[in-house]
Amino acid sequence: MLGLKNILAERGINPSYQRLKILEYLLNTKTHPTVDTIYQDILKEIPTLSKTTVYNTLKTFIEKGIVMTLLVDDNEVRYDAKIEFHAHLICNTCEGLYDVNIAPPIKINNIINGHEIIESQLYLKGICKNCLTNNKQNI
Amino acid sequence: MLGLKNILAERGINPSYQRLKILEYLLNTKTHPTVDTIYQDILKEIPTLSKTTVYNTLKTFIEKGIVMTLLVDDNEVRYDAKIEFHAHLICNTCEGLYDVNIAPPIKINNIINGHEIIESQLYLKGICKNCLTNNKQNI
DNA sequence: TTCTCTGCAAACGCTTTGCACGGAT
DNA sequence: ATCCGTGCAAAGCGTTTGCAGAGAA
Repeated sequence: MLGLKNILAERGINPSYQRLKILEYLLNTKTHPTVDTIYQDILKEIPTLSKTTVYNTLKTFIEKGIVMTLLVDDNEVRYDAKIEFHAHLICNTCEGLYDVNIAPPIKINNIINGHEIIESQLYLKGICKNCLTNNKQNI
Repeated sequence: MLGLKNILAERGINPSYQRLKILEYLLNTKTHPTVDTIYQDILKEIPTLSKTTVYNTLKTFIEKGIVMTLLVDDNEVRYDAKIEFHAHLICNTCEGLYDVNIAPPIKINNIINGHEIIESQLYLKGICKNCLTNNKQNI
């Protein structure tokens, strides 16, 4: 838990129990959870947890740059701890959200068309590996 | 208006008056309008227009691939008529949404990491041209 | 004490749903 | 007569806000 406290301390965030648990959860969870998923899962460890606290904490983390929002088509917001650049694939068939490891298409701090780029997110839509395989089997 | 009717006919959409007006508006509007902006603007031409119709129409257009949704950070949904690939820059300072013309980072129909890519969207965050200029002037 | 964080409850606002009317074929 | 599109009204639901109590410094 020391590493977690450092992450928060570096950004000037007080390391409350709830914040540490939420950060730990985000770092360990690769499935791009929704607010409700985060809430339901951590509720098992902190039965008094309020969804408001999850919202508050996520808002703080985003402001401080620890976490980023992912925006899936049907207007569903998901969260991802910022580690390193990867694209996000939304599968048209199973509606799953997958990480795709490719090089960032745009370098940060670059100037493009006169605009300064600080961050980039690449969203891909298509058919995921699993659905492709299942389709072939059905034919 | 003939071209508009053809666009709808090609996708099997009946060319109702409302649908034609909404399509025309989307094709002429480069500012990535929200549902409410679309509704308010077209209301001037069609005073009886209902926001439900705007929602219905956009849903149809998205299903048929004429229009795509853009997802801005604060969970605000905006719409863009599909013309050709361009990235979207969200300015951290003025919160504006700008088009940036760059080459698509991923070719469609490619297989990447086993997934088939059908469509890609690149979101950039940074500081737009205007805000950069204004900042320099203030120093 | 003072300041911050948490969490309950209510409010809010965007979107969806149900349904009836009207127009077109 | 049937089908489809429109639009009003109400419901739904994720998120935000207000506020009081708990806890840390």
